[in-house]
Parts: sequence; structure tokens; C-alpha cells
Amino acid sequence: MAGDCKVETALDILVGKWKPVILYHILGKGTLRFSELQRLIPDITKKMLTSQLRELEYHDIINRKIYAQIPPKVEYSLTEYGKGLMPLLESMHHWGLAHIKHLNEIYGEERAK
Amino acid sequence: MAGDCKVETALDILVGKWKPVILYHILGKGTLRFSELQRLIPDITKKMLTSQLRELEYHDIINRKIYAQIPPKVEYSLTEYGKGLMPLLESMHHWGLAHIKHLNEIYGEERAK
DNA sequence: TGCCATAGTATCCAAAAAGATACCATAAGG
DNA sequence: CCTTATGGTATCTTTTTGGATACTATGGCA
Repeated sequence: MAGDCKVETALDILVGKWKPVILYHILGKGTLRFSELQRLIPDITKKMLTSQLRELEYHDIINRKIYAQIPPKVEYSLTEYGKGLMPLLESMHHWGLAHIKHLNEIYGEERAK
Repeated sequence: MAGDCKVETALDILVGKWKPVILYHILGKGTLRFSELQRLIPDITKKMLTSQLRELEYHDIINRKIYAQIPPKVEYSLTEYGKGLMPLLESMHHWGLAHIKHLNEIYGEERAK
């Protein structure tokens, strides 16, 4: 049965409109503060950033390090386990790129998506 | 910038809550009629099934073959291009399976998800 | 004394996605 | 005639997501 299909489990971790971008930035820089993420992703609200980070944290993809300072400082970085997700993200990225080309071949450049 | 990130392009094709299951069944049987899909996925409504199939068709993942009969007969199957998505789906499935185990190790069996 | 910065919450609201339900055309079979 | 089967559409409502805005605590600095 379809209950065996765990594609959605992987999907859950990536779905949320901001998670890929967040991971992209954390991956690129290694470690990022909350405010740095906000600056890198200007259109995201604090609420969204917080909720997406918390979900990724729950799934052990990123970890959250709080410095007991004022003003507060919180750093986010990939966990060791989270790094294991990267090959999958890359595969998805590559497939996505190729797919955009494919759509252009079918429908022509004018109607991307 | 994050505009280079095409993970979401891949995601778009799988997101929709029913698409993975639909692909799973089409992949398993090769070819399926609309009504067969309905029976295999009892909780889906016709509206959802139709819209998901149309999106997959737009992306050239499945094709739709209409038989000029009454009552109507329409068959869905993977396109050659669509078969190229399968390795990615399998990677996601495997990662998803492993991730469920991982969550169990972290949080214990009692709180799956 | 007042203002700034950080990393959030809390509330409320709008938009998007999904679900429920009803309807349609047509031919075969009884 | 009436019913059944198929592969949908059309409409309306509910649920889920996401966005806007305001607010908070605290220490440093002028």
C-alpha cells in the first residue's frame, strides 16, 4: 500500500516555502545568527523564520546555540545528521534545474511555469 | 543568491499531498484509469485527483490517453521523461525511511512525528 | 533619562489549499 | 424508460498557511 511510501516524510522537512532558502544560507555560511538570516532573506517575517527554524530543529537538521548575552545572540548551524540531507538537496536542485530546461523545450521560453 | 536554488522546482512537482501516492500507484501498475486511481486512493476526491493529475501532466511526468468510448476511458501512465524522476523519488523514500528511524531514536517510539 | 539592538511572542487577518456536494453527457443493459 | 458507469466540472465551505503589526525583556551607550 501507499503507507510504505515515505517520500512525504522527506517532503515534510523541505516544504514550507522558506526552508530550502534557509538551509541554503546556513549551508553556505556554516553558522548564522537569527538577524543575519533575516537580512539574507528580506521578505521573511520573524514569525515565519522562527517557525521554520523550530521545525528544522525538531527534525535534528539544524541546531540552535543560545549565548547568554544581552542583547541576545542565537546561532544556527547544520547538525552532523543534517549534513546527511545535503546530497538529497543537491539531487533535487539538479533535477530542478534540468526540469526548468525541459519545460522550456516543451512550452518555450515565453511561458516559464 | 538563493535564486539559484532550484530545490523548490523539484518540490513543486511533488507537493500537493496526493502526488507522491498517485505516482506510487502509477509506477507500480504501469497504467491506471481514473477510476482505478480513485479506488486505490479512497480518500481522494475527484476534484483533487483531477487537479493533481493535470499538474503532473503539465510537467510532462505522466500522460493522459483518452479512449473515444462511452462510458469514457482515460488512462494515465508515466512518460519517458517522467521515469527520470524515479531515482529522485527513491532517494527521497529512502531518506524518509531512515529519518523516521532517526526521529524514533531521538524522541522514542511513543511520539512518532 | 531615553534610545538602540536582539530574538523572539501574541494576535489578528488574508490568501491559498483542500474537501463536500451536486451536476453533466452518453451508451449499454434490463 | 430507468439505472448504471465513467470522467469529469462547478460551487461553496472549511482548513491550513502565511503575513502584518504590535509588544516584550534587558543591558549598553550618549
